Amino acid sequence: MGDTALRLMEAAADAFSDKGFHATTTRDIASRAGLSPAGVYVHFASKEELLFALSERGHEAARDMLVAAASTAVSPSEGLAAILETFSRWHAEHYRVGRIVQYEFGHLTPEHREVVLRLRKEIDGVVRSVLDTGVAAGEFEVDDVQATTLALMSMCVDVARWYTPGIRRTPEEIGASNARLGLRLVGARRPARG
Amino acid sequence: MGDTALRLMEAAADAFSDKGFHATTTRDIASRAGLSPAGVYVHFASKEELLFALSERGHEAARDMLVAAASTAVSPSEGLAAILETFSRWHAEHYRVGRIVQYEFGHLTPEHREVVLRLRKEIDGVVRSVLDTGVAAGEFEVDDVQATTLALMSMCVDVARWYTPGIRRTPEEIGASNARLGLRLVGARRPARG
DNA sequence: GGGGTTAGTAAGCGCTTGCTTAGTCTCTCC
DNA sequence: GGAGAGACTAAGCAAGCGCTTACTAACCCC
Repeated sequence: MGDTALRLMEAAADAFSDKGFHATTTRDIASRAGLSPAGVYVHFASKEELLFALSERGHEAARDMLVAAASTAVSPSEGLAAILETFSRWHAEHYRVGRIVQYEFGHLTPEHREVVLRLRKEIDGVVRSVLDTGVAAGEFEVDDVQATTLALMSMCVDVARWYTPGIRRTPEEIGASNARLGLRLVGARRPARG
Repeated sequence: MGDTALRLMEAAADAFSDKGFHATTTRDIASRAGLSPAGVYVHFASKEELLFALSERGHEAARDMLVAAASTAVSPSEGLAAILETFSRWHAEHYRVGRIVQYEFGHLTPEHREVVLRLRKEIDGVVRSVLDTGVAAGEFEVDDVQATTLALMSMCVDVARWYTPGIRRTPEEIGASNARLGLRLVGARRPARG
């Protein structure tokens, strides 16, 4: 991935999160990246390919962070706290990509949508398996693992919707707060650390 | 509001939630409502006015339901449960309008955005005041009321993002489940009913 | 029964859109 | 030193866009 292609992706991320995929023109993306309108097509076959590149890389980055967070924990409580903290903070820090990923999903081609859905299932699986482990260990008290997973993910993902830089809480504080709230939600018996 | 105008709003709700505001053409809305392309402009001055009508009415309906739910409860726990149940169920039942309201907000004119923001503050206020009351009564244990309000609302609002008819749980079940999870989140000391 | 309002249409205007084409410039490799 | 490849642009095409115009048909009230 060359330098200009990355610049185009940054420009597209700004524009898409600002006005949405469809309201963004290829001319706008090009000029934000300092290129002529035709310059986009040297690096991407279409506007949708640009959206897909953003969406795929965004999901991969989020997944990799979650896997790393989960793997360093020594207990389910610690693992869940790390996951919620990481995922919430990521959605605050990368709220622009987060919005694109969530709100513009429907503008991907069916083939690209499937690729993204596979990544989403991986992310979902990371959260769910920590819950399963915690329930099996008697550390969590959860009636419906699927419903609880969804509620926890909602808390994290929705951060991208309302977060704006300069808000009262920093991304770190949001992460810490959501981790604490999430542990309560699953009825964690022990604190995550200590 | 005449019959044809309501049909146009239904058509626009379908189209906007399907493809997004900008990707929807006025010709599409018109033909879904059984009108010629120009027929839209007899009832609405612009495509954006149609979006605003949908957005305003959606917010008002949600607010009225929440106020009604909160007012019938005799304790903060019961009130919070009713609010979470109602709000979650509404976002499942009206997931199309819910998505439009959340995702297409940025396509409103600045004036219309302000009207909608006022409605959102009212909705936020309903939830927050139940939390405040519950904390003051010693029934809830909440560190940061604003952060907790946001997390609870995320749980409810995000339902519109992932809900599809025919999913495992019905809107009623989603409402009941989210109410239960929400009570845990605020550390409710007593059950909501009984 | 005729003036005025309301709901609707056929046709199309002016503009913007995503993307293509044909060509220039620069760098590399032998 | 020239052939070839890659990055980029100026110009523009075909299609589609939101919305307007000029008009007709139906209805209401006095």
